Amino acid sequence: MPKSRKTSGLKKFVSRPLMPVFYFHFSNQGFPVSQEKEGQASDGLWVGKVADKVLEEFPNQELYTCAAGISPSGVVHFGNFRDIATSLAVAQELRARGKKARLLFSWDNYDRFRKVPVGVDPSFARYIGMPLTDVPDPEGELPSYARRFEVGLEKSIEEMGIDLEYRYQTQEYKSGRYAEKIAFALQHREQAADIQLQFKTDKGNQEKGIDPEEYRRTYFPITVYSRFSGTDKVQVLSYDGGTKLTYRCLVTDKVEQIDFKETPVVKLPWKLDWPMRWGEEQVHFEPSGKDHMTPGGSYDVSSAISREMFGRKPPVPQMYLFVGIQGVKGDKMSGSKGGAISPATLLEIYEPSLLKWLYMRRTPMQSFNLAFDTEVYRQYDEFDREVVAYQAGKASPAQQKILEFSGVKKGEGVPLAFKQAVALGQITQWQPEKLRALAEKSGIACSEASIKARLSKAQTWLNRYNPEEIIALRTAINTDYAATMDGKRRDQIAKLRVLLQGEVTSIPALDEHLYGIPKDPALDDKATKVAQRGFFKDVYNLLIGKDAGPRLSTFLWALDRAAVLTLLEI
RNA sequence: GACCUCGUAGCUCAGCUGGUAGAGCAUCUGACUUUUAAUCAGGGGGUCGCGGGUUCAAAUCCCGCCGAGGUCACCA
Repeated sequence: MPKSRKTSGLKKFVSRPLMPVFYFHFSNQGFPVSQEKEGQASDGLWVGKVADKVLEEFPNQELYTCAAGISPSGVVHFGNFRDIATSLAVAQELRARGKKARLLFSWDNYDRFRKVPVGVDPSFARYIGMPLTDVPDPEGELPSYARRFEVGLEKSIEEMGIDLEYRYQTQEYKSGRYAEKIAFALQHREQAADIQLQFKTDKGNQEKGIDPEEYRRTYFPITVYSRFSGTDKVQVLSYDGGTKLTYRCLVTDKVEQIDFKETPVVKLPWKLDWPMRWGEEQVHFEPSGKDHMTPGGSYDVSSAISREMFGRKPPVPQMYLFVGIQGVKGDKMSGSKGGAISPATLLEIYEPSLLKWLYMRRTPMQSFNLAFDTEVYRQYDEFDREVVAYQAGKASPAQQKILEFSGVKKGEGVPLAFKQAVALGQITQWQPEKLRALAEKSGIACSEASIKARLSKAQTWLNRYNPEEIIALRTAINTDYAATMDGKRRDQIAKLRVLLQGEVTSIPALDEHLYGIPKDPALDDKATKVAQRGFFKDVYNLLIGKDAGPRLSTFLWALDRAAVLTLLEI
């Protein structure tokens, strides 16, 4: 998998003769490394290999930092969440190996507001160029635009029980924490320019009209937010070699000198900001989307800057592909587009552990689809099968690991199948107690917790995204269908009415009677089956206008008896 | 222009450093005195995108091509 990753120089650090020492050291601490290694190989999970790599690049750290970060420029969508999920898996793996690991999450909210997303008042265009934390909340409630979108994700993260250590970049920058690093970058601005030039193509330079000499002379590796306009539309005029610089605000044409140690309106651009923070936070692992990981992209540039300027090895990277979505019309993935699907939206349909499981079970290099259509049945079913195997102690090591990373615990019992939650939820008016009673009556074994958890998700799934799947009792007798029925079949319906008018003691008893109605001594087994099938089809058509439906005994037992009897009056 | 991922059963995908093609769902058959959006057992189904190469041996490694999706070369 880590095929053609650029490892220029990196390999040299991890000299082979060190390996035995490495092993010895660990076994001294009571970690049977060699055995554990074999174990990892057998479970074959991507996360084990990544952790191997992290431990190889950064052996013997007190604390391992797995990072993730998102710029709150709009709704944080389900694609962004892969950043967190991937880092989470690696942190968990490191912990499983007895290491201390933290999951650091940076809100890049000191980034500039770049464009107004669909769904936000177009007049917000006047804030373009300002830091996201200085743009007001479109809904006028929260302190800032950034906060609006941070809150949504943070709530979902909490719901999923993920323990993140948050960093808010505006706060960090304003605290002056980075002032020295900014000065350092400015002092080495030619070097920063050179490194970036290495990654630019001649053709690109020609097209953009970049002259390397000119670029090197005028490049300042900073963004300044003008104190006059609040935006980054600024030209840096001079730098004193310390912490003072002079800039011209291009909006107001005013010029001033500031000491950015006292007036923190200066930010490093992404390709310096990123490696600077790797050092500041001692990051050992950070995944990123392919936009960063493409050769010559920001990871390459940032790595070079990290090594050559800041003198630190870059963290182990892991590229991930984007997540797809199906079953929802006009799919809009990008956070800067309207109608973006956030983890919060997903959590209305997926339970937290299932969602985490979907993100972590496959290698990040593989794209997968989230679904709002009947595909979720399959996902829930597959998940449940593994959970059941896990509860029984029969899950494979790989399955077990991912389930545990996802937060599944032993002794939670068998979950209610999502399909059943949808079917039975409808006939119990989505009431957990009613469903539990129904499940008990008809012999469905499932945990009470799962009923509670899944019923509301099933309801949302059905009503909001799959209304065509709704089973609704007809409001009037299906005379059209009844007209197609012969006397014998009508007779069966009449028998059913009699049955339902009497006392129904239990679902299995009702079941037996139902199968008994179409039985005829003159028919052999095969023919009986056909007759029974036909009978059920008739009942479904009369009640809900479809050829099939929920298991009939359960269905009839739960439905409003009077309404059913009316519909069967043909 | 460069690069990345993917292409294996009808569908969703496993197949890690090469050793006789796998799972789930779907389908079919059968069983439980019935199977309907709930059970169990069994069966069928693949020239592993195409063409070369390396090898005793290739889904797996190498080269080329085709197809699908995506990223960078502005900014983050």
